[in-house]
Amino acid sequence: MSLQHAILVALTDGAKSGYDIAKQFDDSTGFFWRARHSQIYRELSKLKDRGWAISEEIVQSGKPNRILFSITKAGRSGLVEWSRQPSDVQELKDDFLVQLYALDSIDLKALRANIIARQERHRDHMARYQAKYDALEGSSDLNDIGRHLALEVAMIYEREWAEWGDRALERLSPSALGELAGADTSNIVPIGGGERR
Amino acid sequence: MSLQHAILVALTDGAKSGYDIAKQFDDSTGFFWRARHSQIYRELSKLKDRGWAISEEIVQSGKPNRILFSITKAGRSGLVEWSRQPSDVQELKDDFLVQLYALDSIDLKALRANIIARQERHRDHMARYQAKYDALEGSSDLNDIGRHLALEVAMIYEREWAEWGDRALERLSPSALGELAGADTSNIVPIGGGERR
DNA sequence: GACTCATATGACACAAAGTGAATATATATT
DNA sequence: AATATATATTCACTTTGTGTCATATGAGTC
Repeated sequence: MSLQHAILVALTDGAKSGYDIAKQFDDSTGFFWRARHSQIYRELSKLKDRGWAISEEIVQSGKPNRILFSITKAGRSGLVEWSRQPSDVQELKDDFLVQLYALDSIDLKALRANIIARQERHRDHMARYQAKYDALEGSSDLNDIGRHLALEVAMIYEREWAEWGDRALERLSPSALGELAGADTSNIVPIGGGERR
Repeated sequence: MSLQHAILVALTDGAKSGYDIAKQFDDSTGFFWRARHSQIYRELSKLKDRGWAISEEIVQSGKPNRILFSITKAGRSGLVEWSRQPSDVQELKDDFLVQLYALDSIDLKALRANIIARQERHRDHMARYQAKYDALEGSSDLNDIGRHLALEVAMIYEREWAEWGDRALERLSPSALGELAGADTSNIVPIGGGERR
């Protein structure tokens, strides 16, 4: 249901084509909601059916015509109504955390590499948010304040994951585990085999 | 694809029925991956078809028979293989953060109430994790170390969201916004109407 | 001259994920 | 007697998301 709302939000600052929205999703709004263009076009049709958006065709020569969607009065009411419903908090749902629940059944070496790779991605995201965050600093525009707050919590999320990774790598290092439980190579299982228990 | 792996993880410490797994999901493994029982039964069938689990029927009198699933050698390889793939980091995807991107199009009062409600849920989750976390403190068992680490990052997640909420409420308080931009009641839109712009 | 890239839209098939209800039966509790 | 709980599974359905194909063309690169 909410991709529709995310699209409506993208339309609040003016008419846009599906193409425009897809690009914006790769950039700002889409930090917190993502979709491929095929999904966006599908949902735009539904918004139109529902009366929450209207479209007008802009004739172009050379390129295919642009179809610009605008939010309607009903669409604006839909947004307000949406904001009045309590939103679900995002639950943690992560392969990686499930793996941490059964360390003796997985490849520990690969998990360590995975932590490092994930830290890198968290730091990349961090940098991306930081640039937008800094640009909004000090603004007193209501929308800017909201975006600033959203980016703040996103940055905390990335930073804390990255820092946690350092601690995890320490506690899962061969030496740390070796001191506790003796040399441990039991997790290296040859491909296609390795029944234990 | 990963519900299957989460189920396999649940099976690593012994044979279980679909019913058992559903209960365990409500408690521990399911902190980081959730599913209804109907989904679990469906995935158990697929695991069996795939040769990653086998089942045996335990005849009971009075109640329906229990069908116990056990992980196979191939299932264990599947887990190891899975841990060798880089896992996707969980991206932020949240209605609420999208709303923060368009504060001037939503009901700000409802948003404030929403923040408070969410803080409560974050604190509830926190308490749930804390109990499990404390119980694992100091253990040198490999699985316990992993679970401890998983709960640690989960607790950080909940704590940071809750604390961010305090700052957000301050910055979005009527007085804070009033000082910056003058009295602001533009977001109070009567139900069913309220076209602006 | 061939190639890729950016622009622009949309249909279609498919897989994954999630919900909700129906069907059984026995025991324990109120 | 009615209700809840524990046990166990299946099916129909919806939503969400991915990936690919098809169409069209101008601009820039090798």
